[in-house]
Amino acid sequence: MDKPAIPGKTIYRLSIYHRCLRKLEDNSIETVSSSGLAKAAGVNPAQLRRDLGYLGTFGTRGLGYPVVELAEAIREVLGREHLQPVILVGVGNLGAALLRYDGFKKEGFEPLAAFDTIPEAVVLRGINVPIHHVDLMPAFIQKNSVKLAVLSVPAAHAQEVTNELVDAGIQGILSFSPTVLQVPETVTVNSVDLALELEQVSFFIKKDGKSSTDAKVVP
Amino acid sequence: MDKPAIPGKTIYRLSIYHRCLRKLEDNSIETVSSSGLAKAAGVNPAQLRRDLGYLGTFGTRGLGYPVVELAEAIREVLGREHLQPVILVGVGNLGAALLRYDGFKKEGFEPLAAFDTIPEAVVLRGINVPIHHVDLMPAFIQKNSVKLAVLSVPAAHAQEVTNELVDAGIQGILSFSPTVLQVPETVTVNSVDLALELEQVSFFIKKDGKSSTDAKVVP
DNA sequence: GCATAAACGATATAAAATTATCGAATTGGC
DNA sequence: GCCAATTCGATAATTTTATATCGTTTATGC
Repeated sequence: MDKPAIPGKTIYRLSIYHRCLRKLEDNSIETVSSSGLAKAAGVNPAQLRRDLGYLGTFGTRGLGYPVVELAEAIREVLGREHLQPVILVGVGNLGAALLRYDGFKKEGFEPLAAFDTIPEAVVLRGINVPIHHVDLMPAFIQKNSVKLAVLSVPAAHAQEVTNELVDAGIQGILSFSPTVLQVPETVTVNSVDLALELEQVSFFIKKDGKSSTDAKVVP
Repeated sequence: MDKPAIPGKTIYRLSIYHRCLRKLEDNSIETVSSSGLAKAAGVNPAQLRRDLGYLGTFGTRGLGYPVVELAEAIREVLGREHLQPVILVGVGNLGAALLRYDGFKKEGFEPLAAFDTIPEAVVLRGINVPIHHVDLMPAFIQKNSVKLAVLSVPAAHAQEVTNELVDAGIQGILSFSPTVLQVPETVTVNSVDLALELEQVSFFIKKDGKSSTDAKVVP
């Protein structure tokens, strides 16, 4: 019963490796070395080997890793073979763009439905996902056993909607609201705060510029 | 010359603290304890105190931290007083939504201009940012000394556009392309991969479900 | 004023994550 | 078949990050 216990950060990187591997597959490359894949993924080769070590023993010394086999192994661990159905809540600017975003579809996520307080106001251009009123959300979640939700409502309502989602049985939320959501620890929240991400980049630029308080920073 | 050297992760959390502090300001709360602020920010109180320690000595024992003063100190360190101008490249679904996204504006970022290969195809509904052809981008960057760019072009062109940005003098990129960008180390890249973030949440759900290979995972 | 409770700040501890190193295994050329 | 070059996998060392503990300081009530 003592499996390796994969660190969360490794899970994250496995997703990245998987992306890179698929690109190699497309180019009909059969094997790849740890240094080659590491460079493509932007990580240290030793770290890559360690990460892959959690999956078992795949590499061949002197040669590298078999691309197809490794990609499948990662898919298996990430559970991509049987993907979760997902709903989206809050079809404003960002929400509508996310519904249209083909990156989700490419990775096998396709929203079952979307919800909004004013569903009739949503411009349907290019969206073929049904948009319902949020009042119908809890019933929908339960009926379809949805566990995964994308949250793109205004920050002021984020916590409130989150509570509804959790009560209805949602177990994972990808939130775009610039707020820290309070949830029971059985629920996973991943928060993408766009302005904050931009602020981070902005910060690391000024190092060289004429900054007044140039605090030293380690990456 | 040996200032504290603030860790990158601390910088990130400082942004979060700042958000929470502003909310307290709005509610006219004058002081906050480390445990109170930590809870709001979703971190450990000890960690918060350590993070704030990098800013100097602000707290008063027995009382807590002065909200306004602390918020200002963070703004100072984050360099929010003199924000970078920013451009956006790739006005597709996501790019257009980002142009409209008021979260950026709220944090003081407002794109100077946007660029696309087919600027005339962009629907301007609600956007009052000038949209130019990418061919004009390098000149614009140099003329306006832009250092910061948001990248929302298709993955296939991301690296190519990145090269142009870097050559033109961009020093920080917030990328939404699901690709690892190769840049010189003088350039900061922050990559937000939407599908990958969703995949992460999805992974952590299945723990309890009937997963075939339920690998143990530590957060 | 003094005692008590609250809460910071510093130090110490622990945990986690990254990177370096090195031996062993395998391939491929000759 | 042997040798050289390659590269994995494991271990060790390092660095980073997070948490716990504790003394000290400050405010507040009596």
